[in-house]
Amino acid sequence: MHITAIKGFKDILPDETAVWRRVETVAREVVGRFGFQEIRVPIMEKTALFARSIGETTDIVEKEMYTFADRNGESLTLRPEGTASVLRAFVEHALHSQQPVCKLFTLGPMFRHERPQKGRLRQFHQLSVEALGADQPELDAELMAMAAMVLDELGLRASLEINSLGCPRCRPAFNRALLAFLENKREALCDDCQRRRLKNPLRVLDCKGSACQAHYRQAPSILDHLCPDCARHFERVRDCLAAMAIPFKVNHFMVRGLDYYTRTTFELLTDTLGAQGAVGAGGRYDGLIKQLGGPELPGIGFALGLERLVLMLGEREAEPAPSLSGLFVAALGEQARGVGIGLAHRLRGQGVKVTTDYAGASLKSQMKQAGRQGCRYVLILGDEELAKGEGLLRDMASREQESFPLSAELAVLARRVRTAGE
RNA sequence: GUGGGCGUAGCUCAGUUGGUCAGAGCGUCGGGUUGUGGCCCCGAAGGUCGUGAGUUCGAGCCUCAUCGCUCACCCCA
Repeated sequence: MHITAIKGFKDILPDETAVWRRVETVAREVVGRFGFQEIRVPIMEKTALFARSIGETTDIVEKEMYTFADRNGESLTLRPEGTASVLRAFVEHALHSQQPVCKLFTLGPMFRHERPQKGRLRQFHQLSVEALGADQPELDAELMAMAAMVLDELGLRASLEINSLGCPRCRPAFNRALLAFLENKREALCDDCQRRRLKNPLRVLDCKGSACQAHYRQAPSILDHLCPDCARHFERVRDCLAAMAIPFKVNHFMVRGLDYYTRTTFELLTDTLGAQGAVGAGGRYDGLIKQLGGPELPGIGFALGLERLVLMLGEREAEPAPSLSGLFVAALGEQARGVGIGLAHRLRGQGVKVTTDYAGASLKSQMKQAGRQGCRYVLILGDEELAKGEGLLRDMASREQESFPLSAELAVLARRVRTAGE
């Protein structure tokens, strides 16, 4: 075993796929309940799409993208998030012309070249949800409620924090106020904040350093600088959340790592994932569709981190073993195996799960395999049985066995195996 | 990119100040039952102790390098 998986890329082994399926199933079901339709988009796009939408100066674009030159020299990138691709498809296929609000979700792998740690991989999976074409605050609240409902139906808890980042009308004033505030604190700030101050002042507020945090306590709040429209929008969002009895906390320090956000942003946080607090996050991006060459339509979306959900789920008790099901054909000898493989094939054709041994193992060994596989029945085919045109059908749960004529209607056996364990 | 921790059997891990130290449990395979699973009993296979140098009479253990994993910083789902 010399070749291993790429750093930060993980195999999801058979033991784990059941949990994953559960997460995916619940996610699809809940989101569908809110009227979202699935869209599947490529995992690779032209690099410019991400650079333009996520923001040239974000960490993601600056240093975390898997970018390659295609054979013809074109720069391609493995998607670091889902929104850009979905919006590209939305614009490309003019989906806005089909209905007033286009509600889409997609589910799949994303790629970011970061240093892996708990709850953070280079290939990770997200449920990405977008609602395009409406700017009503009710929609914002509903999306948060939907994210919370996915968690809830998985039996998980997370706290909701919300903020408003304003719009192109009110943001500049806040930026000026913030810069002015930072100007006379300049000496006291950490190196990172020095950098952020010049690059993207908003991000300063997100600093985890306690020294910086102390200073920012007096920093101007974006919420005090919202224009009337944004302020009204945000207030309505809060009212709607209250109406749905969704608990939330306003965190005016919350800043997102992608440049395209406007107005409402939110995060679903947990303290059970090590340093990775966010299981889900999103926000409104009202200028983005136009920026990508589409119509001037508002939009809002969020993503849930699937491995983070799986991780949270894994911290609780494992699910009980599934009940016995299916049939194992235990054939003894070459002739019997020939009969067995034919039988197995016909039974599978009737919807029965059938497994068998290929190595000519002893009956004992085959019984063991059947037991390990959780088979409900074993059909034993040996010389004695074959001579009589029968098989010996053993019920692994009751340990009772009876001879079963091979000439009988297979449907009878199929039905019996299929309904066992239900 | 920066820092900490860890690399011994397929898995989880013991290995005392360097001197039978190559081990246990689980798993796998076989036997106990010449054709009957789970439980139990017995046995077996399986490891260049991540890799490479060095120190030493002697290194799983010490030193250095290197690779990998992991956690954290940064950032994010």
